[in-house]
Amino acid sequence: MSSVPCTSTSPTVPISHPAALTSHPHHAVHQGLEGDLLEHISPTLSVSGLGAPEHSVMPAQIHPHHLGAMGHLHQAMGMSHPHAVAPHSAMPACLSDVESDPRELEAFAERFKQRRIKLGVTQADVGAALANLKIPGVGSLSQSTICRFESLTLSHNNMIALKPVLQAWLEEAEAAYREKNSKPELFNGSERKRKRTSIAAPEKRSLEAYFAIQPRPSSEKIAAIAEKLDLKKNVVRVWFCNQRQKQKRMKYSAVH
DNA sequence: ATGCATGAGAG
DNA sequence: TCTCATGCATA
Repeated sequence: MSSVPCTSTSPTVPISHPAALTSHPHHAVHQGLEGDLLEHISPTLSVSGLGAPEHSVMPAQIHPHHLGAMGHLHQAMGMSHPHAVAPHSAMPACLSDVESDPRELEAFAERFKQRRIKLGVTQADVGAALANLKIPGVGSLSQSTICRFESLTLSHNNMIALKPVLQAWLEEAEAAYREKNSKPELFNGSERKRKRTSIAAPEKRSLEAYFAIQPRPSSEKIAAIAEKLDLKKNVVRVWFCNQRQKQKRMKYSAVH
């Protein structure tokens, strides 16, 4: 287990806590179209809630995961602060440390993409190349993640954690580019055929409607919804999880 | 680029 | 069980 290298700046991650603020106006439930779309699942329809910001910060966790071909383990990488957190005079807010300034991230993400393309490297290539950096605790990442980083569709914390790593790769790549080096080693010989269930449009619309009313349905409600829509309960449960996660993504989340 | 899924960690 | 970070599969 890691010995937590960096100074104990642990407790709270810079997360700016977007909070929920999703004020749900009394949406006009469309209950005249499909006939039996919604039936107000909850007996106590407390839509006006919002009084429970159930967050409590989470230490950016970059954990190991199942790997396919390129073996390597990620490891808790604590927060690597390659930069000196300069106090600075301006800038109100700020609770204490780390300038998790979304501007900076947006700028970096864009520069990153631009330069990556300039180097003629694909998102997938970057992900795989990260393993070659041999940065303790950092392995490879998928094309998906690189893509999401560039498009800022990751959580703020995730962005913060990945930035230093991608920045390191960029520097290496450009250095190698200068000396006409590099020879991306690609290969993959693993087959895994996970199947992705596709939720049909009508069902998806219903799910969204339910989500608007109750983003966190109980297990019972999930079961009810699942049956009503003819979907496996787990599929519905995961769908709700993913929806919640999407709401928390950076990019028009809260602070702008 | 994005939808659905997995698994670790926290509670 | 949920959240989070991530990824395979796919549109």
